[in-house]
Order: sequence, then C-alpha cells, then structure tokens
Amino acid sequence: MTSVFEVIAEPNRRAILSLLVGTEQSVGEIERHLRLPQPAVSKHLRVLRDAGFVEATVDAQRRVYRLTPKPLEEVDAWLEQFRQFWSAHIDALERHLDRMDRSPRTKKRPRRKP
Amino acid sequence: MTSVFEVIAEPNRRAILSLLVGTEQSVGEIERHLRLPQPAVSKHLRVLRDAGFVEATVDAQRRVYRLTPKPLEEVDAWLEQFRQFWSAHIDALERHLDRMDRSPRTKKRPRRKP
DNA sequence: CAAGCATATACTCCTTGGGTTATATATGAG
DNA sequence: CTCATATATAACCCAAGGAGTATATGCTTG
Repeated sequence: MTSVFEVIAEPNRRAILSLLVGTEQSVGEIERHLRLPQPAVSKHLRVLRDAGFVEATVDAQRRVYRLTPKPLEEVDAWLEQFRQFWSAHIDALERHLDRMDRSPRTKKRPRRKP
Repeated sequence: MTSVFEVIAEPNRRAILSLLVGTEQSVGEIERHLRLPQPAVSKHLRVLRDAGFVEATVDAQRRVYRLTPKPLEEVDAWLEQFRQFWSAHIDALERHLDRMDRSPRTKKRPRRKP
C-alpha cells in the first residue's frame, strides 16, 4: 500500500476510521460493527497500522485500536492546495466568462509548430 | 470507480488535479507534463470527468480541462469528522494516560459472557 | 497442562483497474 | 478531398488487492 490515499480508498477501512472517532475498539467490536469476517478486519487493521492511521495496545488477548491523526492530516494538507481554488472558484468563473466575452470567439489555432 | 476516494487514490490522477490548480490545460499539455502516453491520460481524464473533478470545453480538436470543486469538497467534508478529534488529540492523550495511571494495572478481563 | 477465546497470518481465488497498442472520430489546413 | 493533428475508445494483458478458508499464536482460566 503505497500512499495514504490508497489506504482510505477502501470503504471498510474508512468505516473503521469513522468507527474509531472518539472511541477505542477491540478487533471483535469492529468486526461486529462492520459485519465482516475477522481475518478481513485484521487485514485492514494491519494496513491502517502500517500507514499510521491507528495504533493498538494489548489487553490480554485483545488488541484495542485507536486513531492516530498524522496520515489524516497529510490528506488534509494535500487538500490545502485546492482550498484557495474552490473558495476563489466563483470569482475565477466570472473572470473567465469575462475574458470569453471580450476575446473574438477563438477561431483558428493549431499553435503547434509555428 | 465507485467513490471519490478511489478516484484520488491514483497518483497520476492526483498529479493531474494538482496540475489544474489555477490553470486550464489541454490533454496534450497534461500528457507532456505527466510524461504518460496519451490514451492513459485520456482514460484518467474520463474517470475524473465522470466523478465530477474536472470538466472540459471543446476548442477545435482540443479539449481544455479545468477543475471543478465539488468532489474535493466532499473529501474535505469526510475529513471534518476527524478534525475535532485531531485537535483534541493531545488533550485526549493526557486524559488517557491519567486514567491508566489511576487504574490498578488492568489484569484480568475476559469480559464476554459475565 | 488442557481447553477456549481473540487475533494474526498464509494461501488461494477472483475481480478490478492501469498501461499499452491499435483504431476511430472530429477538426482544421492546403 | 486529403492529410495531419488532437483526443477518445476498444481490446488485451498483467499485477495488485480484497474476500474467504484454514491454521498458527498467544493469553487466560480451571
């Protein structure tokens, strides 16, 4: 699993993350919530752990999982570059239409090899 | 491609999105930037278009692509549920350690079937 | 120590999706 | 009309990864 984005691409993994907001949960609990076979849950948790989305502590035979924020912050950081854009989107659209308006209906442009 | 998360899981698609921040680009331009064969680019653009990440306008034989913000906002919205968490993370950790401290070193707990 | 529960791991099967090659479509130039 | 350019689509191949089954590991209790 190369990137955090691939990790959160999987619906069940996103479900696990959402499940862990605010509450630690054992594997068994997660299993019951997601209604997914236990090995599948363990596998997803492994991926999440390796990517740093969650960490576990041992409680007898149980492993209790909880969220760790770093990778999610990474996603947030990636989104940052678009925020300025989408808040400015309306304005940009206006300027664009403006330009379209004032330029004389682009007719010829091969533009490659002049 | 079911979800926006699967769409942005692909590195080249993320590259295309980043490339389109602030500047419209034709397929050929994108192709040169990413150094990816044209059909691959077209395929990715198709996925991005279908998911609403970009839209295209026709300029003679060219298609000029630009960003559209909605799906990215969707990702942002999903992240929202974690924001409260990760800003509260330090505090929560402190409280957690506190509890660990005051409870007498959890020894036995099958807890299932009392 | 034996038994039982909780979780992890190994392995197989099958689907999905990205790259590639070839071809189709559409537009503009001469 | 013919040719070149720009992009899209189709068909194929291949690798990756998720689900499922079986098994291993580890801890607890009697």
